[in-house]
Amino acid sequence: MTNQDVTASSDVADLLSQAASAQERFQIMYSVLRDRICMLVYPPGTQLSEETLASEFGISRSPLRKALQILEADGLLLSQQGVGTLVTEVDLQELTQVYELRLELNELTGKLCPRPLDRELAVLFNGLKLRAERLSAAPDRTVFARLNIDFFHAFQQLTLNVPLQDVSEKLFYKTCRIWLTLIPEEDLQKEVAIFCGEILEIANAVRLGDFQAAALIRRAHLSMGFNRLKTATQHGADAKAV
Amino acid sequence: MTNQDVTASSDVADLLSQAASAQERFQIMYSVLRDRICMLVYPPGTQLSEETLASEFGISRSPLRKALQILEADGLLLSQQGVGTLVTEVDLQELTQVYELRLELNELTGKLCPRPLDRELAVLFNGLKLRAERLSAAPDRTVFARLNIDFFHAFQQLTLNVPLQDVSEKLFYKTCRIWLTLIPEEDLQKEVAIFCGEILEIANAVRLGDFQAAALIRRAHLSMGFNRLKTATQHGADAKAV
DNA sequence: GGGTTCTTATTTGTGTACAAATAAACGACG
DNA sequence: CGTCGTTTATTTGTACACAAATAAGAACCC
Repeated sequence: MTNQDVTASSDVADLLSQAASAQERFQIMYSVLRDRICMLVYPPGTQLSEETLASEFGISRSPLRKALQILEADGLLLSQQGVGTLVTEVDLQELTQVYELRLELNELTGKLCPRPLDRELAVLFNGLKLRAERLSAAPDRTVFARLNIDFFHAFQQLTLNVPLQDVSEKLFYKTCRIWLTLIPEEDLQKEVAIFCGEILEIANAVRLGDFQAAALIRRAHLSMGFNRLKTATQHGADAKAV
Repeated sequence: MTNQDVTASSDVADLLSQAASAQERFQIMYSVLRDRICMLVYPPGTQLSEETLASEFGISRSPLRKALQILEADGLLLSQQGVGTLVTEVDLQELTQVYELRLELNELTGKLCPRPLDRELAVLFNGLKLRAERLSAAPDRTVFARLNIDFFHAFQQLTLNVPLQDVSEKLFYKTCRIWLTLIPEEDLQKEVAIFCGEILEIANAVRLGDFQAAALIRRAHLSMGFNRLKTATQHGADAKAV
């Protein structure tokens, strides 16, 4: 069972009861909750009740709290006694710094410990290419967000440097909500088209074995995408101010 | 009260009882434990007892566990049911990847969001320079390790990019134990001399406001230091094999 | 009506008892 | 004597009850 299946599963309690160890149970809860936060099942500002979640998962608050505490350390949640556990807001100014760092890290992904191109990698990116083409034909916010996440994970595979993978993942999940939260409905089709173009370009670079090129393309698109977002929200704020 | 005083304090229970909120109490426990791990008060392989630690801190296991869980996420501890909570071993091969990443991040510290040179920064690095000179005159493992930690934190101040600071800090604490664990006693004086030289060079670059130069020097020394360590342990292993 | 104080409901934090898992010690058996 | 299985001690994991903190609402006063 892949990670995506886990996060997309509706009955988490079943999964947890089948898990062998405490570590596995933690991993499931962590993945599910992080996915729900990033897919805006829990939009920013949502209050999560430990009691409610625990009963949904069929466990007590104790093991659940570990997952919540790590997510708090990740910057996705904020717990306060007497108040509750809240999903953090998406702060564009704060995320600007994260993006600056992600730009550089993405370039490193193409340089540090490159993974040799093998059949598995080719299949992975080919699958993403197909999904991108399908999404392009029928733009959809949720499908877009899911492909964005899966594409990130595929891109990570270009390097074998584990710490780089870990750091990049944390930062990705810190930022990936901006798309679903800040892209206006009328811009969706345009953004989807750009994103799918990026996937095709990068899949092509990967197919040729030029990971450094893939990384540079990725970096360029990240940079441009964030700038579009910035100007778009700026205009939106201006319009609202008027 | 500075962070160092907190970590160096002998009576953690007092500090905890004075802390106002749960978050403060967590921060104290986390800092103290991380410091003990990195200063080899708890050498790699040490088994930490939740019960014992909790009673030392004058609290129950519940709040302590949060600190332990975050340290586990940091890669400094490993908890397993029925076994215990163990301080992770220092694996040179694993840390090679971390170092590769740290090299690049240190260069970024000089490039991203440079902090304007002010009086506070000058005083900070000047203080480190004095400590380096004193250490150089009387080499000592513990003083060396403490200066290494404090110097890292000072270096971090050269950038205002918070995510970069956070990431660098996590990676630093993941690696900083290699010096105390792997440097042979006979090499200590030599290593101290090199390290103090690095501090003087970097403090000088900072004084001139050239943070990028400071970052490049830092990167060079990190790289060379790790290579020395690698060859030294390789020889040590060879000698032992003979 | 406005403001202030008190009450109360709700939520996370903490303490404690017990369950589950592991490993070491022990003993039976071949 | 060694090996396998069992027992037992120890440790973290989990459940649950209660404490502490916060915020919203009620009651009261001015």
